[in-house]
Amino acid sequence: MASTQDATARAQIRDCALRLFGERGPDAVTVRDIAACAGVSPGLVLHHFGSKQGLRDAVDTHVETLFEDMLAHTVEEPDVFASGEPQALKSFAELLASQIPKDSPIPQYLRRLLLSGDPVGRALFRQWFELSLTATDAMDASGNLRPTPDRDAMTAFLMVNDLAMILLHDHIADVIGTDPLTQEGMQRWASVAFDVYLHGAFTKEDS
Amino acid sequence: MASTQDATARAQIRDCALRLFGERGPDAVTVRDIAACAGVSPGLVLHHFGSKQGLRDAVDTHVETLFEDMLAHTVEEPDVFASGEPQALKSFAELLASQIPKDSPIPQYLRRLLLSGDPVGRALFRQWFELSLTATDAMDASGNLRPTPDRDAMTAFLMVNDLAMILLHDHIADVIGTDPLTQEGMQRWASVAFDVYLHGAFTKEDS
DNA sequence: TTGCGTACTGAACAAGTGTTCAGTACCTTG
DNA sequence: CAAGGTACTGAACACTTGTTCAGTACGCAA
Repeated sequence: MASTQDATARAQIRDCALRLFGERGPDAVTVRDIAACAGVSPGLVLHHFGSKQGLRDAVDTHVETLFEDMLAHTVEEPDVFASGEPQALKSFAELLASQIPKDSPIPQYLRRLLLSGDPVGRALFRQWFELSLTATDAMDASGNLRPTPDRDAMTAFLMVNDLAMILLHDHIADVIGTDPLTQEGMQRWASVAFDVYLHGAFTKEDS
Repeated sequence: MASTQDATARAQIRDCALRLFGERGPDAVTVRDIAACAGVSPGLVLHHFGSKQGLRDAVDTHVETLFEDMLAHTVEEPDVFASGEPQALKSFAELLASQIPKDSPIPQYLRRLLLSGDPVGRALFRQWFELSLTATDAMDASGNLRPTPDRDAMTAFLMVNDLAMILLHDHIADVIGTDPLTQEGMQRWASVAFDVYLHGAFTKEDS
């Protein structure tokens, strides 16, 4: 029932857990569910990961590693992050949309991670924020960022807006008709976002 | 351990369930947990709500009612929503911050609702979107909205940004130092948001 | 071959789960 | 007072849960 790249039973169990945890939440998924999904016995799950908590931790660190690789792969392209181009700031969402298949369980798991109060999620958010700060500073240095009195809040604002699209993409698809995590939906969403970030959303006749 | 306004045991159970469900997620909360929190026996929980699922449904509809009241109370003030003032669009967050105490379990429960794929959450999101559309149209009619080729996406963008602040407020507090759901944090956040929506975030020398 | 370690199974166990129900207390209506 | 309904208790039940463990199969070194 599961087939990604790593065909070992251990990896299959981990991937199944990742998907099921993302779909239903870890508490609503039993060890037997995961074993059935991976096509192994319940005992093997505990054999490889020690306990259900051990499996949860393994999935967490696996997701962390995935993101680290993704970010490292992006940062090493100097044109994207260090250039200070405005595009740099919306690259989290575009990164996700471009680097993962559309039926990937990663976005759903990311949701749980960020919204469960989990320390792993907090660490991830902070790490992304630090990265966003460097992007903001680069934009500022190259003159592409409009001066702001509150650099931190501005950075957080832009980053959270970006993140929100990922977290709420299915609700957005519900009401505007296209999923912003797909290729075409991303273009539509980025077009609006870029427009607002360049010209604002309100008219400024008063004040 | 619980004391809001309704002192009946039934209401206490419902409020405890609301808080615990929000904190840990419904699957991680047992009927005995709720009973202990409300200071009653486990049997009484089932006596009042039939089953745990019945309690979950009751909490859902209770939250729905709370939001309906909140929105109705706001919409009936003609100056806020119908006027087309720019302030109207960020009023969800301000509404939440102003109308609920800062230790309220509502924001956390709202998170679960919106991110669990629950149909109740979907309905709530759509309902808010419809309301946002009327606000957008009002702003457009009064000339306060910059013309946009994609009204739906623009509305969703502004609304999702607003919602994101609520969903991620504790992470935001983590990195910028103030919780945007508090009085002072709200001012700081709104200041940035309003600035971006009025003047943009990027400079527009090129393109 | 023998031995050993690892992957793996599936039955079993103890704890925890939602739920049931007989029974108690209390208030209201006749 | 009696009668009945409602709020409420807590022990018990059936089931699911995570976890354990004896046992099997297989590959590899001696």
